[in-house]
Amino acid sequence: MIKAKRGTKDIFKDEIYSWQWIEDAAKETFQNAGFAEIKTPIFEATELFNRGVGDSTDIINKEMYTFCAPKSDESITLRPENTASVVRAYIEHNMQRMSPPSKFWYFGPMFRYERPQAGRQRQFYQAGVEMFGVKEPLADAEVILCAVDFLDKLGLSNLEVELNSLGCNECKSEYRNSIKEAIRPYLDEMCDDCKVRFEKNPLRILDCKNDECKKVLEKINDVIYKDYICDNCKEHYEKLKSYLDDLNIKYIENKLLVRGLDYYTRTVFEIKSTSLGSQSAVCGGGRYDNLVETLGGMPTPAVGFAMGVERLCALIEKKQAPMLDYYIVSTKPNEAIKLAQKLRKEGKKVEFDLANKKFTKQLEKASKTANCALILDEEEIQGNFYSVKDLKTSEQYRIDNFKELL
RNA sequence: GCGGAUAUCGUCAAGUGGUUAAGACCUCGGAUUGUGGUUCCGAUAUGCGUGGGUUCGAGUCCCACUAUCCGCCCCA
Repeated sequence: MIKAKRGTKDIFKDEIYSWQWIEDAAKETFQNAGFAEIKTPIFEATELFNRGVGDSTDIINKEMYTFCAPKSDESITLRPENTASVVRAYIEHNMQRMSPPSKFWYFGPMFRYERPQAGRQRQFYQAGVEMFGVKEPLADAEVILCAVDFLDKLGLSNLEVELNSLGCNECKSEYRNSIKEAIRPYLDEMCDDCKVRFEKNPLRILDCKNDECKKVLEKINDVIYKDYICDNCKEHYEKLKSYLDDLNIKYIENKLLVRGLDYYTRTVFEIKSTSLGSQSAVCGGGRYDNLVETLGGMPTPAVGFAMGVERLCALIEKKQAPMLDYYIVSTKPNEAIKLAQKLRKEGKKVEFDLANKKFTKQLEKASKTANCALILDEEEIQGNFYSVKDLKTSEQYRIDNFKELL
């Protein structure tokens, strides 16, 4: 017996309707805001993610599905996220020459080799947007608005927007050094993970959940909460907050919000649900003003987010299969299939019996799956009519001359 | 990678070492030969995640493996 691999799953039956509904809502919300869909390949050159996502991240270090393409020694990786791919496409197709902003949305599977858990799969789906070419905080506000609108359309509540600014390259590294120097005397008291983070990515220590580490962080609170971001970054951040205030979008400022991907600069944000377990982040994003240049393009500011579709699916009200307009009840398959063909051409959702079931069984099936039954059997064919039975009200009426209709 | 729990039909489940593995839902068939959603009757696991072991006897006890779930880590 061959089974689906660990951390992957089949999405079908009732679940697929929730899925389709989410994808439809994403398409509508994002396209209404002027984002165009982009479908990038599921695999890319490994180098793209090494450079794009950052080599201090867990994603790069232990979670990528990397392999060699057949008959070559070229290293290929299943995409662990989509931002690097979209940036690659942006550069490759010379979209910098187009009038900014360039706005994209996407929906598709990503792959990370992690231990599966509630709301975490190895093949998981993300819906997200990326916007290129606008350095002003208005773009950050637009992107956050887009995320909030989408979640609102899904009917979700119990959500919290968390917001922080990491600063630009200069103040970010200054901040990093200050944190590093502040922590250095306490390094022995910290967990093994944090000792590694200290060397590779000190800012990640800020959201360590280890109690000992938290105690250390309290000791250096004054360093953490001191404003290290430069005047320009500060102005950017303040302006963003005022836009959000004007939009009446509530947010919580969280100095410890750092995010795991290396490419973020200035604005970072997360949207969390209080109704999920430990995998509570449904949306994460921010600004990445250096990434286009890092990947070989012209310096181009950019901002975006990604949402975890499995987590959204767990939060929304369950959806069901749409009802058929008609189920054709007939033991005359030749006539039934022709009637189905005609009605489907008119855009109706129509099914008929394919399993040679008895009349009553067909009607039973109709009552479960359709709004109306079309009754077309021996008697009707003789009399050149068929009957429409409304299965809610049990009202039944005749359509005459059905042979001419076909 | 680390810690904890679980594994009996498509789904939910009873089962506490002793005949033939309850029950419910779903599905299928019949009562109803052309009128459904209610009702009634019937069918459906030679099988209890996989492989070993203990025992006269194992779904039940032991060991290993695998998978799933929950948490850590990380992230969406």
